[in-house]
Amino acid sequence: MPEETEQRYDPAAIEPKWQQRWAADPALYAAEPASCGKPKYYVLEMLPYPSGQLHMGHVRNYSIGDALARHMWMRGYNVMHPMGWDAFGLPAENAALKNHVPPRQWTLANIAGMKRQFGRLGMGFDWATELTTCLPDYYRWNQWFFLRMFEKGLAYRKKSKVNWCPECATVLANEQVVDGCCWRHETTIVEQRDLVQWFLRITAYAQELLDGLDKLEGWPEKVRTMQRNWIGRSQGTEVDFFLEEQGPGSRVQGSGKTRIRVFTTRVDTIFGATSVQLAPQHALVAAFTAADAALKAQVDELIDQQKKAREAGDLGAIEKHGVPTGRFAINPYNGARVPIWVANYILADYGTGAIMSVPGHDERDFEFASKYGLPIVEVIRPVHKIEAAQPLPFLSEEGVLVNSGDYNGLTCTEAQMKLQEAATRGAFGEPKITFRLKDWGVSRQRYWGTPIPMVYCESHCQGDGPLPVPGEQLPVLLPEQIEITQQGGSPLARVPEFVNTTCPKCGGPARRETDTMDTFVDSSWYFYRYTDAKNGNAPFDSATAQYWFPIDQYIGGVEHAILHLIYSRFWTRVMRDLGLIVNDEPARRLFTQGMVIKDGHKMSKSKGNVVSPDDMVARYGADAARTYSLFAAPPDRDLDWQEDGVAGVSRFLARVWRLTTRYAPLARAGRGQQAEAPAGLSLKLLRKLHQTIAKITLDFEGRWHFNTCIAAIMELVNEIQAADAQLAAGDVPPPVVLELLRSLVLLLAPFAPHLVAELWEELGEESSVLRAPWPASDPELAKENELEVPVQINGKLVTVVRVAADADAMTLEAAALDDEKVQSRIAEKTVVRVIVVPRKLVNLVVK
RNA sequence: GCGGAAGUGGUGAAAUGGCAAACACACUAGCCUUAGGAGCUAGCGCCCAAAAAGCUUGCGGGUUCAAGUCCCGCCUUCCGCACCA
Repeated sequence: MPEETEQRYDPAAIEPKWQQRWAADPALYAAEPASCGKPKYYVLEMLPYPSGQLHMGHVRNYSIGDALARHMWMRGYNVMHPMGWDAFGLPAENAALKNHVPPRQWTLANIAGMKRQFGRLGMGFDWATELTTCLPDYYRWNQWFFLRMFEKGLAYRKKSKVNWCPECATVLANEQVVDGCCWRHETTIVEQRDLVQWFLRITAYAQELLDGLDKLEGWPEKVRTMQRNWIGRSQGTEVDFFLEEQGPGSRVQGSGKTRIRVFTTRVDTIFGATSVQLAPQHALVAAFTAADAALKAQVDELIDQQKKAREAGDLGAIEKHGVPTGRFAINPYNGARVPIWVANYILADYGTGAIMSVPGHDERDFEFASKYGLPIVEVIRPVHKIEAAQPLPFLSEEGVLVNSGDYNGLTCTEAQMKLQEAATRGAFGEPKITFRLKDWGVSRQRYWGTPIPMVYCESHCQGDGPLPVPGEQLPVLLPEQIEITQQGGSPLARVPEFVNTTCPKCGGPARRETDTMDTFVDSSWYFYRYTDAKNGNAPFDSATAQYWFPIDQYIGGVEHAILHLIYSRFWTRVMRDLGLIVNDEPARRLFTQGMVIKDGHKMSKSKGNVVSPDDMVARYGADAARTYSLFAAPPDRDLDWQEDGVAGVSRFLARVWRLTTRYAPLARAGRGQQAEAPAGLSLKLLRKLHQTIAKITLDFEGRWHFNTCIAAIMELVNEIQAADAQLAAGDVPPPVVLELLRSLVLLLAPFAPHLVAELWEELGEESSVLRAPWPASDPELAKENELEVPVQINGKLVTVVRVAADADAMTLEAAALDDEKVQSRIAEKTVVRVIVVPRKLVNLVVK
């Protein structure tokens, strides 16, 4: 019944008004101290990199988290919902290079802009604990942690092959190399270089990080699997082959002084080894080639092939080449003499860099042996085909040994154990577990990062290696005035005031470490800092962290499934072993939201399909943009951004606004009035309401299908709309109208906070909607008294019958058999069986 | 090759083993109007002129009274890992 005076829903007026009010009330989104007595709930979305612009992926991520936080506030929890900035990193330097703006200035300006955007979206963050990783009061604790790790031997230096991106002019972690290219420059091939680097000993926690995954039931299976693969545990045996002495008469088992240690997961096949294969970079190969120029040339070629394949990222596709060294190795189990080859598909940095080649029972070895005419020996047969030879290679571990001396007839598993025992006894091998996970290289030859707090004495203590900066000298400040150039190497090395210092031990001249830390360091522990963000004496207070941790719900993109999340799990364990915290894992539950897609592609500048959150807010309002981002798909799936859909949600919100403002006076009149037992239309509306409350409450408890939650609210609103005329005529008593509208607003509160605040006030409420209890569903009111129950004949739908909701099986069966359509279909047939599921269905099996 | 996820109308999607397509978009028709990116009503999977009937959840089998859902085999797409010994 549109009145002539009726106005229109105007988010552009409503939203800024409430944003101002919220900004003026710092307690609104603030966490309370542990003493508040409420159960705690820590909901965290991954902190953004301050690129300058929020994108739709952010809107989605933070809409999910904000909805959850608001819901938990209304459920009476003490909610922590913080926000910060992952503010170190390369883009700031690139911007400096391009626009001649200092990285700090560029970064802080971006933060200010994005913070404004967050405000315009109405996100409920507690800005009092905001942290910015590029500021000294944060990064000093990176340095502090680094020193603790150095003390414990968890931070160390080693020369190593590193990935070098010519575009970034810096070293990349293995994790930052994607298909042989830089993760930021997807077409730039990464080169290999030798540099002395700082490493964090994450491998010391490899087994624990792996075992911990089994207990992380609140994490997506996909993420757990990806981490398992990344850690890459492999259980096997190391065995020493003996290098045959040069010269005649020296083929004596065990006589060798030189041992070639190989790693194998299939020691049971060792009697089938017909060669030993070394990585081209294996130390022994260098010894062989030293005196053999021809061999050296061949090996260099193999090295080159491997390097090229590695750079191209398709090591898996390398064509197998090998060269014989002319040397022989002795199998310690049977004294067999096998040739030693060098092959381009053997990697120096996995296992021992050497393998035994068993062409009978390994596909790669088979391919290699076939190509070079090496013997292929069968040593395993399937149990049930013990008599007959198999086509080789036979790969299964379900078999028994043949041609294996004393071990013949054993199953593979038995043989593995016995062979391991023999190796240990004979001191030529042992059981061994290998991991694919490598130590974390944290050195970066960049400016915009945390300075590594180490110095190198150039006088008396020169021989002592790197020396830690004393704790009281922290932070080692990043110099502000610096020219960013594209030259390689560390920019800090060109700042004498930074580099030149005094030795903490002898007071003589010394040089500072000029590398900075990987930005993944910043994000490995930031969520602890939120609990005590202003602490100047420690990274955080342990008791406070113990109250808040683990994080109850962590939310972010699946692109962080490996790097950020495995480093965070590592850092948490280090902090635990330092006695700072008691939890093993940072987050109890992890949620990975899907990507935002448009026109079939991820939004990106290069595809030209970017939708700006600012535009959406300007056109439809923040509530519509946020609600759409939750309505268009379940949050874990990819979301297809369709602007018509945003417009649709906006119309829905307008409808809510119209209905609520239209009947708010009526509702307010119902305040304090005694409600009669509802009947007729009132009962119908209240029933729908309580069904909706039940559905949404349940979804917030784990399933998180906010799309169907919002759809359920739409159904409720449609039903109220359908009663418009009766409402206008006063057919529904004011207390019922009050309950309907009040609950409707509460249900919508996690999704459309501005509209809800406006309507909440319209309904005469004075405190924040966040302090109002979440509505409870009354099961009596939610109950239907009549149901339509489908009737099937032989599993095919024939009709529906209308019965009382509590009709028992007999009543339901009778009603079904009584139906005309059913009657005509079962005439002249025999009902063999009747399946009755009360409330659900009747199925007649007839012949 | 290994591992994970997905495949349903014109579109986004919904469905504790129990009426497939809720909710929304788009579209069609009607109404209304202070003409707005408005509002209200109705229709809208396929087949058919229409109704009735029939058909329909990537393909092929199976379990079950009953399968989009469970099991087996395949196809396709996306994601992660990969000569890892």
